Amino acid sequence: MPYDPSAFPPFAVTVDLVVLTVRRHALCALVVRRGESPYQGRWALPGGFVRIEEDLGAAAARELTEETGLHVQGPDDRHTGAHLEQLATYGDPGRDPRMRVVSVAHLVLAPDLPTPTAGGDADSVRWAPVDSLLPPGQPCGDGPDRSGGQPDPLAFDHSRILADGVERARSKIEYSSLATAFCPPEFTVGELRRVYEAVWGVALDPRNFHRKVTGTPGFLVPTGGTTTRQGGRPAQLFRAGGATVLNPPMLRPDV
Amino acid sequence: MPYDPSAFPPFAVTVDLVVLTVRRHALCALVVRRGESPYQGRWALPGGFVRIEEDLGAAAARELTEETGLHVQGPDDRHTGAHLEQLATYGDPGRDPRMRVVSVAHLVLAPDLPTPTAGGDADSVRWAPVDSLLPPGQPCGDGPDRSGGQPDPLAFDHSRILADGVERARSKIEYSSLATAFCPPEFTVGELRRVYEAVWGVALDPRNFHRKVTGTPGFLVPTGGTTTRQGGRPAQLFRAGGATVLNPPMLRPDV
DNA sequence: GATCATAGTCGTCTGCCTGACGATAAACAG
DNA sequence: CTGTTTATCGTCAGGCAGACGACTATGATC
Repeated sequence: MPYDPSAFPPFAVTVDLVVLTVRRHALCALVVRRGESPYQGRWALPGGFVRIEEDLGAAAARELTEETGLHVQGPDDRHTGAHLEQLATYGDPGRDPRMRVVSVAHLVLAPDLPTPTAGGDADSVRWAPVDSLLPPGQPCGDGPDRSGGQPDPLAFDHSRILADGVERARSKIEYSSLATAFCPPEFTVGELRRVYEAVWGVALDPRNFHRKVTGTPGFLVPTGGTTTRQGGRPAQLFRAGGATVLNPPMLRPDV
Repeated sequence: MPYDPSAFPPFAVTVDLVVLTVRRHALCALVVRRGESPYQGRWALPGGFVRIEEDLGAAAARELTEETGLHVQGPDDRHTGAHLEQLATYGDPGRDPRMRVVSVAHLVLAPDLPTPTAGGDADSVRWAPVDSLLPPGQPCGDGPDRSGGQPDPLAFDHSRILADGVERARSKIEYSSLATAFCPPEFTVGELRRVYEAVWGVALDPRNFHRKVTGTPGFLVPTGGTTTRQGGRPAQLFRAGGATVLNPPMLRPDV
C-alpha cells in the first residue's frame, strides 16, 4: 500500500494511567469520577489527550502530576517519586462511543500517599482497592470474553486496562526489584514483605522472605537506622539497592 | 483539563511489525526496503496505517499477511500460523519527519519459511540476521542514549523497536512455551534447542535441555513419529502441548 | 561391512535454593 | 512481669540445574 501522509485516517491519542499503591494491606488503584458523558458519574482511570508536540511518556507524567500531584522518578534520583512505564495500547474501534480513540496505557507504582487531592477537584478522585474494581480471580488478560457477572464498575474498557496493569505489576515484582517503588525511601523488610503480600494477595513466610531479600546482592542496602513504626522488635531500615532484576526471582506461591 | 472531543490533536496511527524467525542457526528479522522518501532505499520494519474501523491487532495481522503471506495463529488452531502480540507503542514527536505518527509495534514469531515473497514486490523484502541489524551486545531497551557507533541501518526508530522486540522474545521464551512458535508443527527436541540457542546466542547442554523440556508437563506431546532430518540417531517428533507458561522457567545462562 | 561422525536419550552426582518450621531477640501493652 | 508482636537467625529435607559419563541409532566413508 502506498504511504500517503496526506490521506491518513485521523485518530485521537490519549494516555490512560493505572496508578497503583498499597494502602492498609490492600492493592489500590487511583480512579477519578467522570463529570461528562459518556459514562457520566462513573469511575474511570485518570488520563487525557496527548499534546501534539509531546512524547507519550511525557504526556503520562504530566497527567499524573496534574491529577495526583505525584512526580515521576527520574533515571538518577532514587525514590523521590513514582515508577512509570508503558503498559499497552488499546485501540478497539468503538471503545469510545464518540470517536476513534487510541489510548496508550501507562503503569505507575507509587508509595502510599496522604491523599490524592486532585487538581482542584476534591472527592472526584480516590484510591479504590482493586478487589472492589475487578471481579476477583479473573485473569482477564487476553481472554476472548470476560463479560457475564456484575456490571463493569469502570468506564470504557478501563476494567480491562486495570486488570492488565495489575497483572503486569504482579508478575514484574517477581523478577525485578520494583516492589520497592511501593515503599517510602526507607523501609523495613517487613514493610516490603507486606507489599508483596498485598500485591499478590497471599501470605509469605517472614523468615524465608527475609533470607531471600537480604541475601540477594544489590537488592537492599541498609541505612543503619532502625524503626519500630510497625510495632514489635526494632527493624533495620533499608533503601533500594542498585539491582533492578532479581535473579533468581522471588517465587510467587502456587500460580 | 476538559475533555473536548471536537478539539483533539490529529495523529496518524500505524502498526509496525517485528517479525522474527530462526534460519540457519541465526535469529532473523523481516525487513523491507523503503521505496519513498524519507529514508528512501533504507531497510525498515514492515508496517502501515491502521484503518479507521480496524482494531490494532487486526491491522497488524493484515499487514503481516499483505507483506509476507504469513497468517496469524488463531486462538484454537495450533501451529498453523505465527504468534502475534503487541509489543509497545512509539510516539516520539519527530520520529517521522513528515507528521506526528504514533506507531503500535507488534511482535510476530514465525517458523522458518521458504521465502517471504512480498506482496508482488520481490527483492524489496528479506530476512536479515538481527546481529547484522543491531549493534551486538547493546541492550538498547530503555537506556538514555545509544547513539555513537556506526550509522543506524534501519529507518526511523526501527532499530530501537527491533531491539525491544528481540529482547521481548529473548525473555519470553524463558518462562513461556513460545519458542515452539519458531518451530514447524512437528519438531524434535534438538530443533527446539537450536531455537533457544539461536535466540539467546548461547550453547545449551543437549542432555539437560532434553531433561528439562520433556520433564515439564504439557510443554511437549509426542506424536509417535521420528525423523532423521537433522542427521544422527532418529529423534522423536513432538507437537506443542497445551501449556503456555513454563514453571519453573528455562534458565538462560549467565545474563 | 567395519569404522567414524553425528545426534539423541538416559543416568548420576553435587551444589544451590526454597519451603517448612524451631528458636531467640527486642520492643510495647497490660 | 507477662503476654503479644515483630524481627532475625538457624536447621533440615526436597527439588532442580549444571556438569558430565555412557549408550543408542542413524548416515557417511573407506
